Amino acid sequence: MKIATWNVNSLKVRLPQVLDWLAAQQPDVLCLQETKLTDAQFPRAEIEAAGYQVVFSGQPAYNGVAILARAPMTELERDLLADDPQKRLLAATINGVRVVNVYVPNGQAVGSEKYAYKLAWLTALRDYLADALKQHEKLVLLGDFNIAPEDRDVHDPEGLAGQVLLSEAERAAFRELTALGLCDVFRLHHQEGGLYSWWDYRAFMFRRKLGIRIDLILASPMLAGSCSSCEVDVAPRRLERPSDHAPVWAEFVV
DNA sequence: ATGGTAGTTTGACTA
Repeated sequence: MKIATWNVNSLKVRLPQVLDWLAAQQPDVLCLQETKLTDAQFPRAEIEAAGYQVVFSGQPAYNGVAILARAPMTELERDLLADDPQKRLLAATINGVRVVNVYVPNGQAVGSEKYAYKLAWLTALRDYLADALKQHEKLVLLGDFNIAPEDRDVHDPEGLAGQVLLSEAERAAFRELTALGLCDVFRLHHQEGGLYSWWDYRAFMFRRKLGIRIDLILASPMLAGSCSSCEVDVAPRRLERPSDHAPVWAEFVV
């Protein structure tokens, strides 16, 4: 089972690239973040024509998540916090695997209101997963975490130390997820630094190879044990009008 | 120290 995540930064703009990527990579599941579309605007027909079923949770202009899958999706769940208009979580069960797609808040700057919202959201996510892991032995939590777990995930850990995406409180929140038994499967297969999933559009950061690894695939113990590979596909980041994120995928032998 | 770009949308905002 090949499961992928991609922050597309507007599905309206990136739909042709997504359809090309599905055809080239043939994932069983693709989780999207930052679709930036209302449910009424969602391009369901185009995705179904490509051979995928799709569920989505969106709002105007910001956020928005979707799951594309070759097999049927059941037990749909959306929204982590009650009465929150920000659409950032979508979960479904696919072939016995619980798939939890997240777009973690960016947090803007340490100490800001958005940063406090991010930490509160991550606390709610931990509680949500503690419960979900009791119900689902095979679970994958993936998406844009907006957290660089370790210094080797950052091009300039000294220069960016303590800033948003790297701050100790964010990393502590991430470790609370791994403490539940979730494993960052990319690190089962790659130990070196210099491997990133996001590059700022500004200052030629991609061509200068200056990025951060914030798009992650975490798996429950039973699933992590069957992870045969995990890769960042940088090819879409080289295209005209790219997303600022590259897709990340993992293969599980289930 | 700041601003650099891109996407929402047409003035800021978010990232």
